[in-house]
Amino acid sequence: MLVKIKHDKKVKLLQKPPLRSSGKIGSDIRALRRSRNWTLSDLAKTLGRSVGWLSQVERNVSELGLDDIRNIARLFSLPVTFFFTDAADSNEAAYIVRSGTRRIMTDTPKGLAESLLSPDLGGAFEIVHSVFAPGAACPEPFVRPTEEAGYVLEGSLVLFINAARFELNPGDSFRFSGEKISWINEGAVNAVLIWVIAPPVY
Amino acid sequence: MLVKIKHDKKVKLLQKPPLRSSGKIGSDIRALRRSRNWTLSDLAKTLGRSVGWLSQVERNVSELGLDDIRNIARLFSLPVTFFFTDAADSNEAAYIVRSGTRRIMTDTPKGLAESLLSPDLGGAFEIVHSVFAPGAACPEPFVRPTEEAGYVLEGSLVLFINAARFELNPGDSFRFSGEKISWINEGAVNAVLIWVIAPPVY
DNA sequence: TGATGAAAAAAATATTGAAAATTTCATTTT
DNA sequence: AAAATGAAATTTTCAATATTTTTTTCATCA
Repeated sequence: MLVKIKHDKKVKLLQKPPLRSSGKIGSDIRALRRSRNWTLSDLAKTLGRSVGWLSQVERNVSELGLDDIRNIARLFSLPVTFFFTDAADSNEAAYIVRSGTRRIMTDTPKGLAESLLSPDLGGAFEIVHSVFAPGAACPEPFVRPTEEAGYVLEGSLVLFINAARFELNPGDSFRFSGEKISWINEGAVNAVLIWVIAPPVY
Repeated sequence: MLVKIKHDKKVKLLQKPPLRSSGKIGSDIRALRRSRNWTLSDLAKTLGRSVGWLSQVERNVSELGLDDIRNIARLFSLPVTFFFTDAADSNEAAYIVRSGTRRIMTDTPKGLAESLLSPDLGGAFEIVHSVFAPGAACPEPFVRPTEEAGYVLEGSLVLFINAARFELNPGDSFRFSGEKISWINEGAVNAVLIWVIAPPVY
């Protein structure tokens, strides 16, 4: 991208490496906001902040306080830890998520524990590692404006697609789009799945 | 969709259930053609057939012969078996792929065995089950106009992203987009991955 | 200094006309 | 009769432009 330079001041600013708010919280917020189809103005209003401020925050130009982070986490039903990573190698972190360092997406643990397999938010789809505890169930059927697919790693999950019942076992996979979905783990052990959602909903 | 009815003949035709060429080969062909950005005319020419004929075939309005199927399979580097499924429950087949009945995508087995985890072609992304034999390697680095992600189920795979080397082990995941990629299984056992590609390339 | 609010810039969203692709179907071929 | 063609009719796609919305920038305020 070419940048038109007008003043010396701006030059200095642009030459500085972007101050990464420990991982790029701003970019995460932008992706989360976009996944909800909210505008800067929508989110700023909710947070009781100005549009200009949010614009700078999302571009990692200015830091935000812990209070704001907490508000945002709550707003998107994410644990605050979601926004903090301790990646050793930053080039690796751009592409790889190691088994032990996934970002946990589950706010209040309750039967379903989800963690992110993609290195960051954004992109055409989202890949999630999901653990369904025994007895866990989706409270009520849902429909999402997404295309979703999954693969069973362990255990067994019962998936209802438009009221049809399918029992999925390790190695089984599925895909649906715009269907009415619900699920339950009727087994005695965790059901572990890989779940792909396009576009991301987080 | 509303259908304007003009003649009695047409009414009868429309009321008939669509004659499924054992699984919907036509739809597969359409998806394959589209994934290559070919027009009906492009493919028809290659097959030495008329555009009108291909249009009917792709819409499952008319059958095609085994010769044509063979040509098409070869054209897309797929085994002929790819186009035939023996799904018991047709509603299930629309959503679920059972562990044992995946469609095999590998034409000439050679280190990498891929099979389709999605119930059919088409959609925003493709999910593939990939088995990399010990020693198997990608001949030369490639770049694809896609966003791709993966998850390691078993074994170990070395992935090069823009010349950076990453050794991936079970539970590790990755994602890239527009990078220069190559890979090799340096281990002594199969490396088994789930691979997601958007949009599909087949 | 952190944040605001309004002007400037950029991006997304419609509109439209033309071109390309697809479908339909009467006719020809086998 | 069934299979396949080719051309007309229809639909879709694409590019160019105007409009509106969203985002960025930055002078100024608390």
